[in-house]
Amino acid sequence: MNRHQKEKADEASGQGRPTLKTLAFMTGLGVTTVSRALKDAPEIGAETRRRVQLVAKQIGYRPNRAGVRLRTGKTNVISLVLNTEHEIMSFVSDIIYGVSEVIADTPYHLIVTPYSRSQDPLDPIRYLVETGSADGVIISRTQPNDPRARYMLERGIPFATHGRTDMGLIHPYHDFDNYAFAAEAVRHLAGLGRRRLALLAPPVELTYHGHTLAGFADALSEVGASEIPFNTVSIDHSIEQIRMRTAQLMRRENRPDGFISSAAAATLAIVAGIEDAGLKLGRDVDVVSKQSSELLHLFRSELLVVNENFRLAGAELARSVLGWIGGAAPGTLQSLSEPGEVQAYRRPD
Amino acid sequence: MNRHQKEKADEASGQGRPTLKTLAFMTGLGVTTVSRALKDAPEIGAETRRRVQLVAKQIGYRPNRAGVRLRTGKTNVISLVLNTEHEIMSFVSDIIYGVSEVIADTPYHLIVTPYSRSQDPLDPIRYLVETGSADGVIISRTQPNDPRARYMLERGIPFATHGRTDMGLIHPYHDFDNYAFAAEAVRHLAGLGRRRLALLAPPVELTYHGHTLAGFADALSEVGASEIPFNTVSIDHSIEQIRMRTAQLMRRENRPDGFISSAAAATLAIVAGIEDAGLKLGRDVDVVSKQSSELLHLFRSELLVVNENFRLAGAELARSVLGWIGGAAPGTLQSLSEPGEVQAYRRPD
DNA sequence: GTGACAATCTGTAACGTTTCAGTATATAGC
DNA sequence: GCTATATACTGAAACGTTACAGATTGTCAC
Repeated sequence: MNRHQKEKADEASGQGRPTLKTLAFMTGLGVTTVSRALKDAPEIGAETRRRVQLVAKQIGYRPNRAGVRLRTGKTNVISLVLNTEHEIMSFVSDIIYGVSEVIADTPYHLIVTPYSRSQDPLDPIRYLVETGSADGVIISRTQPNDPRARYMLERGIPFATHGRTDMGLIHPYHDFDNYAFAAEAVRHLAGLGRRRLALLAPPVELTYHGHTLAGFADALSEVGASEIPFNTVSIDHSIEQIRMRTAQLMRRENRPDGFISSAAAATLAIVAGIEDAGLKLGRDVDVVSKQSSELLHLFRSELLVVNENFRLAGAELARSVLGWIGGAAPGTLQSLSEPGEVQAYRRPD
Repeated sequence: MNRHQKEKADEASGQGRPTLKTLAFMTGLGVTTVSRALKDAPEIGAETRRRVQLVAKQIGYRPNRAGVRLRTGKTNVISLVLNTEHEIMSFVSDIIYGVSEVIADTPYHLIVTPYSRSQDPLDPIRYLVETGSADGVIISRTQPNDPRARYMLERGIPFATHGRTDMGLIHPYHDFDNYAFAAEAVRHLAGLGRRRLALLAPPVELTYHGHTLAGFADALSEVGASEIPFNTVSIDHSIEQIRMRTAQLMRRENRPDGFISSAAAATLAIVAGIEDAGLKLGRDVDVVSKQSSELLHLFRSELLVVNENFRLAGAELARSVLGWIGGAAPGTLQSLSEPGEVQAYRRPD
């Protein structure tokens, strides 16, 4: 053993975390060979490859993320960009779990990048892209003309949007079919004899506001029902605001006999408003609401619900981003989730 | 300009992301000087320091995380370790926002590390520590004798727990005073004339199960009320299970006239169970519940609530971990959040 | 004028990885 | 027995940062 090799041995036998150098010393190979053997490069002999991989597994070698990232630029990070004011609560936890599920057996980590009201929504995206902090990005609260999607497309960074855009640009997305939801809800209410329907919609700036309104309008004319305008509030407004506006609306002459609500928390407010006005759910008015956890039926058994699965959305979004990173065509990474039927409460046996 | 400098210039003027080399070229200084100037090292002249910092700000220099991490081992990452089955939904979103709030103007990123039922809770912690993936860790679902806390203490990695341990070891934590919560709830119910109280507790393995039980028991004997055992379910059980057990309990001869619930979602199930048994909230039985968002009063106005602020918890936990990383004594980074009063519903004007 | 010393700045090496440009050995063609 | 070629492996360099050990000034005492 010459002096050079002795030095290597001294260093590599240190009991810190194993590195390629450690493996190289243990196998008697060069670091380059070890590196290539671990990623199944063809120019490494089959036996050597097996041997290296065996030793690596035995001593629990894990590539140093900083080393890889510095050398290759690959971060092995997916960033989930969230609005700290307006995201739906169950959305956050479910989508995180959905994403986690998918990236669990990949080298990816999930980082959460928040932004608040005061900031330009583009800020966190710019930060991520400029600092190269993530290989892929997931955004929500998607707008028809979304500067974030445009920006990331320009920079060529893989992303997926929760909700669609409408800019004539192709990118991965996952969306719930809110057109179908609103249309189904209208039909269901019409089937119950309701003819004057109010819609508590998503905020105007989001794409699915348009989808929801379109489904609502189309089905209204299909069944011959009419709309009672209720557009002074959206599901982004506070519980108190929605409650107050609902109560006001329900005290009018021409009050609705049916409500459609795009979010569960808002539905609580609508019901409170209805009851503030002295009216009764199921008798004076029916309410169809989206929900992401099965709690609304406990709240008022008269409520009619349609489930939206955010965990599934998270998983789909993660798959889309990983797919794009992996080289798949963005156009093939789009999915739409169809709503189930409108569900009335069924008493447990 | 000699050949050496020319090469440097060529490289540094490339329009990629600015590095120390870029700054060194622009200021005419060495990379070492620039590096030290940026961190206000005393051996750099005051004017040079200002000059470097000005240029850095102008061109938007941001240190490369991989470079720093590789060289120093510092990741600038805080990891939030979450159970994907049993975490309370609002807990996840609020705690994330609380943490985000605190780390917003630091170089820290937040990564979410999930684990599921099938895994040993120690697994994700071991992964984080062995791979050196985070400078600090936040865990929840803390147990009296918590192997995760013990493990991290042994390895010397800064962490904070949501909830306390009881191992005679000192570490940062943030906790809600569940002893006080349960005791206050009992007193309030006693004040309403309720004398046979049932408690829906946290799962036995968690530390705050003990705190809650102790507060419950102490206040029971203080006010001379008695316990109706209800320990076949915990707040970790499914909505259906809790509902069924509650209904069973309420159909017994010696049924409770008061409930205390440690979680809002479970309270929905309790109320459903009460009503399944044909009884009425506020008349036959009163329920005091913790909640983390102000929704229970919309659900049933007769409910009595105590608020627990998870966003605050997230912020406190983040402050604790950062404090420990920053060298503060772990014993000084512990905090307990006192519950507010039990609140009855007040009709909005 | 010399030496000592502080003040300010600099080059080199290293963290762990991958890529580039090889080198050494064996096999085959003729 | 010679070159050509494929196979299996290797060292050096680089990614951006910081720590270490100098190097270059200027100032001051004597």
